[in-house]
Amino acid sequence: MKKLKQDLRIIKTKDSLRHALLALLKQKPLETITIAELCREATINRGTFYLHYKEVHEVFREYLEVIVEDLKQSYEEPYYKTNYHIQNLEADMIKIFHHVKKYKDFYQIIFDERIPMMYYYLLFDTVRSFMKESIEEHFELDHSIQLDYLISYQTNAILGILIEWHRHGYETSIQELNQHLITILSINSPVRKMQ
Amino acid sequence: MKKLKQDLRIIKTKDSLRHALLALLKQKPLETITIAELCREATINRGTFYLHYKEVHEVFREYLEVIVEDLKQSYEEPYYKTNYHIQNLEADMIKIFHHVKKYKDFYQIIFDERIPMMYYYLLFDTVRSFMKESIEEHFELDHSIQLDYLISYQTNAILGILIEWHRHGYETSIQELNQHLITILSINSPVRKMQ
DNA sequence: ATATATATTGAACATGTGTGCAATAAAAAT
DNA sequence: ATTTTTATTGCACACATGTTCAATATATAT
Repeated sequence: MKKLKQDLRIIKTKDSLRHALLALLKQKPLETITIAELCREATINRGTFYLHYKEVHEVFREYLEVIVEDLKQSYEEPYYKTNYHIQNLEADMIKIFHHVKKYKDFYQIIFDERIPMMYYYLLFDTVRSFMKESIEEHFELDHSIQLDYLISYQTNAILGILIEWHRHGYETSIQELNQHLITILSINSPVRKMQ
Repeated sequence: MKKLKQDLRIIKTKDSLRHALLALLKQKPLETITIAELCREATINRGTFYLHYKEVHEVFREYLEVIVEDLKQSYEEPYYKTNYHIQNLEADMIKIFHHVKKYKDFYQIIFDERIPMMYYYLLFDTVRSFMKESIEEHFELDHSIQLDYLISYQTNAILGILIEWHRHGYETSIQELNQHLITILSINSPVRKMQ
């Protein structure tokens, strides 16, 4: 009676749309791709599109969620933790840099000024969850609104580096980026206030 | 021979469109307002719209630029500068909080997830120019890519507070926000590294 | 005041959007 | 293998988009 897994037809439809989108993205920017165009490319009836999505962005978003999953998983690997918080933070951030570099083509789209904030927030929330863990490990603060603001401050600071990286056309190397980060962290040194 | 000022007809058209947009924004979200709808409200021919703009966002953006001008001007007033950089930074940030609070209705739109990044970047670039001045005053660094990253890091950190404020429905008072900021700045204390 | 320049209008056209519905195809359940 | 369920299709409709064009209205320049 109950369906155990998703209908094969739905999976096939979504796969077609995702492949069509990736094909079109090699030719033109995301914002110029219409639903009608995407459906023609995917050989899918336009009405079928509306059964699963409301706009082209949702197809892209679904793919982006897979990509962000890759970032999440890299955080679940155990890694060497030193006594110095700053070194953990550094290691964490370098992971993010590598991730963004790996999927550069996507992040170029995400940071495009025509694109809706939703993707930025998706990245923000993902990084924020890591930052939350990292900060809560090292601070003996109760959950408080105060802490929410601190976490969002630190998270968006890191995304600020990514925005700058984007504006430099991703030409800054990860080593160099890492050097900048060390300098910034040593200026705004949180180490000295650790528990 | 040369036109000294803009044609009155153009000014009238743009005024009508701006007023129509503000009227419609009281009824429905920006993303749902179509060009046709806006032109009907403004009693402007749709073709005329395309002579000046390409999308509804450009009308909103033009108005937002006026609002951001208000923020810029507040930075040109002379204000009390102490020897402590942290206090200058605080004063600067409180100005931003007041500005955002004053134009809350607009910033609610700007931080909406459906809205394109362009407005976020407009705010980012404005705050960044103040941050650049503030940081360059206190650091003896040459212009360098390193500095670009530092400035974007600090700027976006502040915008992180605004994002968190937005998510709390702008219910946190400015005093409270200021308290959070002091705490954050004292944790990430840049004071001790000042020139 | 008149001539000149140009902004605005209205109409038309192909295409895109969002929705609804009956017919059909294809998967899941028995 | 047959029945049942449901995803997909094709078509239709009203409205939105982006562009072009000649006719008109209204600033600007003299």
